Amino acid sequence: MTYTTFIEPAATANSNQPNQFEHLMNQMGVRVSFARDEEIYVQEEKADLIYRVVRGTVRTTRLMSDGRRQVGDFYYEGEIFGVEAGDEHLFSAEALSDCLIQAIKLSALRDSTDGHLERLMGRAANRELLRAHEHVLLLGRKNACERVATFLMSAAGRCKSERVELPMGRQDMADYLGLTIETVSRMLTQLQASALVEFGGLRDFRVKNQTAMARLAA
Amino acid sequence: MTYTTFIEPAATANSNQPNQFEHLMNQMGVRVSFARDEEIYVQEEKADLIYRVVRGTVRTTRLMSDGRRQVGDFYYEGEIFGVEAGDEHLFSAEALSDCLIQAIKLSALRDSTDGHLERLMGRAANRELLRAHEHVLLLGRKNACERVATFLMSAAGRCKSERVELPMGRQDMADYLGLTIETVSRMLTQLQASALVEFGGLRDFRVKNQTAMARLAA
DNA sequence: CGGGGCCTTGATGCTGTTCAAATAGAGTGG
DNA sequence: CCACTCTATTTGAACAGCATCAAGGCCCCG
Repeated sequence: MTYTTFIEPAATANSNQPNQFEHLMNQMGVRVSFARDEEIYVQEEKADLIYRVVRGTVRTTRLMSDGRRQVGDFYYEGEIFGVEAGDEHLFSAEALSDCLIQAIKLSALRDSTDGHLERLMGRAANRELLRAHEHVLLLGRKNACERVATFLMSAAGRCKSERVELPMGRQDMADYLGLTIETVSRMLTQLQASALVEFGGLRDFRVKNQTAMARLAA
Repeated sequence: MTYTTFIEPAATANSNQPNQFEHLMNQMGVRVSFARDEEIYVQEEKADLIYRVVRGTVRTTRLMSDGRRQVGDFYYEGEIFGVEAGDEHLFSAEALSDCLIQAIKLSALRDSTDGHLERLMGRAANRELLRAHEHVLLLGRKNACERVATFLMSAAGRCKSERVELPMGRQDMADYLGLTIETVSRMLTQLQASALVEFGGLRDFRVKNQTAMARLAA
């Protein structure tokens, strides 16, 4: 883990999140960069910080004692993560690619923002909850093809351009979708064969049949 | 839906939740009773209330357009639900048995509790998040037997007595666990055959081998 | 040009689903 | 309290979908 800058003024004006929060984080946060696959925090660590992705992508993962892995979610530029905690983190967070992360101490925020903090944290927690519930539906009641389609559509939704870039590898997708890497691969080939999507490279695709994809993603 | 009492003082001193919240709800809440299978709120309804179970049990469910159903969670006496909302409810809530529910308008709370509310709501949201994440792990990476065992252990955890009462039927369990009713039934028979649990009636059991069950539930 | 990760593809098997039927419980009226 | 009915649950047999195991191909990079 490499410290780059402390209390650096914001360079990006990304507004996926409430500006108020962003402002606070820029004022009081610490910017830290992480290399690919570095851990930002680990499962069962005490949770005293919350984080915002400035550049790069982050995944949260949870490991069972026998090695089975579940990916909790992926966080893109501008998104906030690390809120999932009761007292200690249930998940670990890792840099998917080289990342710049802004972190802020909860206790610091709490002292200096009388009330605003709770509202903002509440909103962040709510967003998390929404995503978790979508995830539950996906894992509980969708088949392999629908899961992969849902995943692609959600990735596409975060991109304004037609060409969508996937920041994660197949294993990460599989562990998010509750499938194996082979099944994910097969479904991707199948979706492509049916001309619903088209892959440029391994990690870059385009939705060809919006309607059909949306239907699959339900 | 039958209105029973408005602003009735609390009869139960159940303290699964912060007392402060309970106190507020008792002061300002409305008590409403629901018959078995009645809807408390429905998917996509605007979310302006939060709820607390006074007596009975509640399930939240989500329906896909083609009828597949996912149960979000079960809420027992003293627990708070209805927090899962962004703006409108993602789930419906239904009375599993005849229920007494205390409801309170968020806007009312907000005006009269300057700041406390946000903290309390945040805590409730966090609990929800924790449960959702456990649910994700269960659905994503556990097999049928482990899912059922996890479920039974969690039910057992809410009971102080050795004898555990299940307030829901097999279909609800199945829809929570992402399985079919037949698989749930088979796993129950199997767990019983291996002498890990013992069923008295259909909805009442006892954990016979704590260690083995805990291992399965991971 | 060669090595090492990823990713894809193929063959086979297991786990959980589906469909069908039997059984057990719960509720109702005699 | 018992007989009857209706529903919930269990059980069985066949099937399907996804996992597993094992190669093979591709791509990045030295």
